Amino acid sequence: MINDKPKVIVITGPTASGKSALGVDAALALDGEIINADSMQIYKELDVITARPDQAALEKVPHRLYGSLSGARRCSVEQWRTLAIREIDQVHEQGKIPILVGGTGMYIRALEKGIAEIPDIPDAIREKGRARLAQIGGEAFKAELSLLDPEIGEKLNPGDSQRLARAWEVASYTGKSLLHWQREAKGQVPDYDFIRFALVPPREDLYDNCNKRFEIMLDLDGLKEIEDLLALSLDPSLPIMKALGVPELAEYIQGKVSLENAISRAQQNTRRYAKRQMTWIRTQYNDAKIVNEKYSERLRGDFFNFIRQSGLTPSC
RNA sequence: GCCCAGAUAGCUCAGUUGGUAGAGCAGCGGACUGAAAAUCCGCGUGUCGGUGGUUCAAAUCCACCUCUGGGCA
Repeated sequence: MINDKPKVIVITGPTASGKSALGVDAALALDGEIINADSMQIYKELDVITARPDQAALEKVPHRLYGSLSGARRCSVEQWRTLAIREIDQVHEQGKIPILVGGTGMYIRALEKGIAEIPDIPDAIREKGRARLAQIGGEAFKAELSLLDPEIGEKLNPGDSQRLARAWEVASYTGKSLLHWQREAKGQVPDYDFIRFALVPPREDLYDNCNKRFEIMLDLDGLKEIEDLLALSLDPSLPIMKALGVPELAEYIQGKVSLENAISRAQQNTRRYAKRQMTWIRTQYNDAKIVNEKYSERLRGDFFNFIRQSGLTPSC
């Protein structure tokens, strides 16, 4: 059967799994361009600490949506999705193949399956909800939310501040439950043929890599990057301020903890993040081709075999 | 060589007068719809150093052995 929808390759995997390198291989062999699907690599202020592709990679193939937004404002799934679709279409127009590379599961899911069309919530409402939550605590806030939206109030855990705040702002601004919106509309699902590949190395290799990579980041002036970021005095609740390594190294720079302590906690948080990503891939993204290997010649072979089965012809 | 203290989960340790063991950290599993590198939920994973002995019953008492600290020579 011939599928003539425009193809989009998705390469995902936990952090430090080698997806960026595989992305470059794929782009070279398929005449493709790489589009970022990572919620932190999109911010311009962080480069080495988010392990953005290095100069050598950027010279080999075009990379899009890396470092293209200011960390002074929050990106959102919908914002990324809009940008990503625009980039994908541009790459297709050039007759090339877009290759999404990134580990942010929610972004990938939103792109592939669409996202509910919920009206934008004014900042004033959002801040009001968050302030209220901080003031009265999760348990009481959940009770108040349940008055507005009994259905979702039931489902959420009192500790889950992020979802409680989101549910509250949607219910209070739109007068309808977040669940209503999610059921109602899927949003426009772009008409692409997604070719999904997930790279999930053996855990020991992966954790090793996470640990080593963090030390390399520091050698590459990662600390300087955090110092420059801190000098901007951004709101600590911004996403960029929560990137792995930022809170830990900030504490070191402020003299609160030793460098050794900051490093080991950053490494640990990186491992935990990788584990959450693996759970997501295993349970939420299992219609992808999942390969349990570390980045190597053999893995590349597996990848290109899979690509051929999907109807593409790599030049290698 | 002698004396003392220890040996219990991956690590650091707790374990009452004998009733086959529990904390923290690490780790593992799961959830995931606009801040997602976020935010949550769940789970002890163990030849109690070894071998004998006492006892209905030993991580716990006794003996010997092994190893690790510290002290004396």
